[in-house]
Amino acid sequence: METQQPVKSYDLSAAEERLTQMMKALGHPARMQIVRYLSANPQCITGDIVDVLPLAQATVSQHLKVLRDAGLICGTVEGTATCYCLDIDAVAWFREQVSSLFGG
Amino acid sequence: METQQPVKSYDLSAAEERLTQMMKALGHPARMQIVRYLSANPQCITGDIVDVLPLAQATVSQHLKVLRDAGLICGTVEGTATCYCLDIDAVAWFREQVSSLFGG
DNA sequence: CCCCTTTATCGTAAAAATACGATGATAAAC
DNA sequence: GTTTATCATCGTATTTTTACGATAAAGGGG
Repeated sequence: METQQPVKSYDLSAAEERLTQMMKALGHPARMQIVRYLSANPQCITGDIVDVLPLAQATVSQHLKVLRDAGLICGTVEGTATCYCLDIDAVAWFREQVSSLFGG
Repeated sequence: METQQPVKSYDLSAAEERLTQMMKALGHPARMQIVRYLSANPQCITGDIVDVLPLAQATVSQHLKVLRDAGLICGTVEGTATCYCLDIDAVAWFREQVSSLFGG
């Protein structure tokens, strides 16, 4: 008995799928600005990010979740606040993948 | 008289906006597969790409347009077909940007 | 000229992403 | 215990993306 494949498979490796998810996460101006801000301001709080973005708090929180799900950032609860920072390992992995992408 | 700014500006530089558009273009499995295929098979035709993707021809053509608009690929008409290839300058630029991204 | 091949575009239906106010949840301050 | 501060999640409206069939456009082949 063969294992059933999904009807529409894009035939990407696990690494490629993860890379695609990261690309998608970074493919929105708000999230690009968030990672740029986190790069310049390591260890900052949700409210700080809300202050620099022209978006409501709920929307920023949603964008942060997308970046978290992509593994690009991690947030640790600090009392009543949440401290966010770039996941340096994930960022390093992302850069490596891009370097080797397109036959690099 | 001040120049009117858009109501919601994400305060990204032109380069960052271009980078974001490229990320978005690569943030879909079909398009990631297309660039991977083009990387392995330079100079191929639309039909070749249609053959390797689980999508209709119209949909693939649409995805190709997204990659063209992002500047990642370029297509030249060859008789009744269109020959696609990666834009190596754009790809190089993309890699450089990612290398220096996140304080690289 | 009439087909055939190849591809882009159009129109549109369905799905996903985006944005916001309202609400809840948790911890600190008083 | 009450209040305040901070943040995530819920519900939902709007917009965008995705996908497909149908159609048009354009270059050979007969």
